[in-house]
Amino acid sequence: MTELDTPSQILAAAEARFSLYGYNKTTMAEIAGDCNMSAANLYRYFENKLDIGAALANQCLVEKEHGLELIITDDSKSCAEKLQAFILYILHYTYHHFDTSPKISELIEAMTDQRPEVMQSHRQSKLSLIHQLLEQSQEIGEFSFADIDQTAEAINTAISIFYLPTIMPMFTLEEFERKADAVCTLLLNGLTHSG
Amino acid sequence: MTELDTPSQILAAAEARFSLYGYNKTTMAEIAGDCNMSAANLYRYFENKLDIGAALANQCLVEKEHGLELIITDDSKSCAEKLQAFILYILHYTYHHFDTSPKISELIEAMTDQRPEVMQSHRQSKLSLIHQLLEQSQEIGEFSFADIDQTAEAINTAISIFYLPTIMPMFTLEEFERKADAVCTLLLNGLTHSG
DNA sequence: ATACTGAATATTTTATTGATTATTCATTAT
DNA sequence: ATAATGAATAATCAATAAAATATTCAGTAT
Repeated sequence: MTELDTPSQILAAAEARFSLYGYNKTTMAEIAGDCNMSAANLYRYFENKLDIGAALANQCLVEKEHGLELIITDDSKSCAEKLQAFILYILHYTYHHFDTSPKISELIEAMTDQRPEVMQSHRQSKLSLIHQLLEQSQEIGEFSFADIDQTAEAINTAISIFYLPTIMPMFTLEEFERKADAVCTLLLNGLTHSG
Repeated sequence: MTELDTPSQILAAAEARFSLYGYNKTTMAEIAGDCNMSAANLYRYFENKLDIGAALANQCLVEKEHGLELIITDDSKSCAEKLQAFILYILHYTYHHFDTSPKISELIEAMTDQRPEVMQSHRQSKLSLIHQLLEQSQEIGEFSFADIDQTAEAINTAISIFYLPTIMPMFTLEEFERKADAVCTLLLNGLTHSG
């Protein structure tokens, strides 16, 4: 067990509190208490509470991106399979978080309206993963399309409801899965030459 | 200028108030006052305020559906053109309403969380218009697809961000238009035989 | 009977206050 | 200098009271 520097210690304490009691209900004093320091001292390392949240949210989103990256770089899958897995991963991640860990959703929600850049950057990462997939498909000639940037944006847009936590209460997971499947089929139809 | 029956008179007064001051800030007493009757009398014609709102929201959504129907039944357009016009109409409608008439958005918002059936039925109407378009395309052989229901659902899902008022603040109209265009191109790619 | 009303009640909003919490800062410890 | 603190201030939240509003109903007018 390696020593943690102060910022990491703070983040660890905050993460524990946030995931147990939620972002809004944990106080700076509590985080500081867990680190055996005063609340004032937290401000030496983070500008404010929101920044602590942003650091953690970012960490969480980076993990998600990593999961998606594994799919994109999994050489045992065809590009079509990758796209499908990609979409389902996003859907399940969003749904699961909303459904079973409302505490993390609370953090994401706070970021969505108080730190939109964080979410924006994640959206950007997803876009670039899709772009990567399209590049691969070009190399092996699996998909065909005119404009790679436009196509990546189209896919990203078409699947965007699957990463909006707000939408999750509108349908059951099964309904979403059917929708995801339908969209995926149609997208692949557009990407795959039937020539 | 033809005479209005009492329910229509009430709806007209309510519509004027709602679009000028918003759903939440207009009172039953005010609506009644505009109709020269007591608030109590409104309840002879509508169960409650929400029902008045629902009637108007419905009217508004039906108008929108009518606009969409005109596009779908416009014989001067190819199915591809119809799909594009359909998507752009929805986008502009949603964006415009959110942007320039927040009062109506307020009504829609109230319906979304207190009368979800109203919105659900509108979603259904859009789905069936898409279905209709797909049928047409089948007849003239413009598009080709395996499962019409699945395809209609896929299209409806892929374009769904364009009718979510909540999403509108996230991008400018120009950005949305680019996205709509990209999605449309990709969908058409999937629907049109390149044979 | 049908259309309506005023007054009574129930529900929802709004305003006010007090308490909690975030943030700053002057100061202390190492 | 760097790390930390306690106490002061500012911003936010929660509880409550007050006011406004929705809804009901017993009763009046036609």
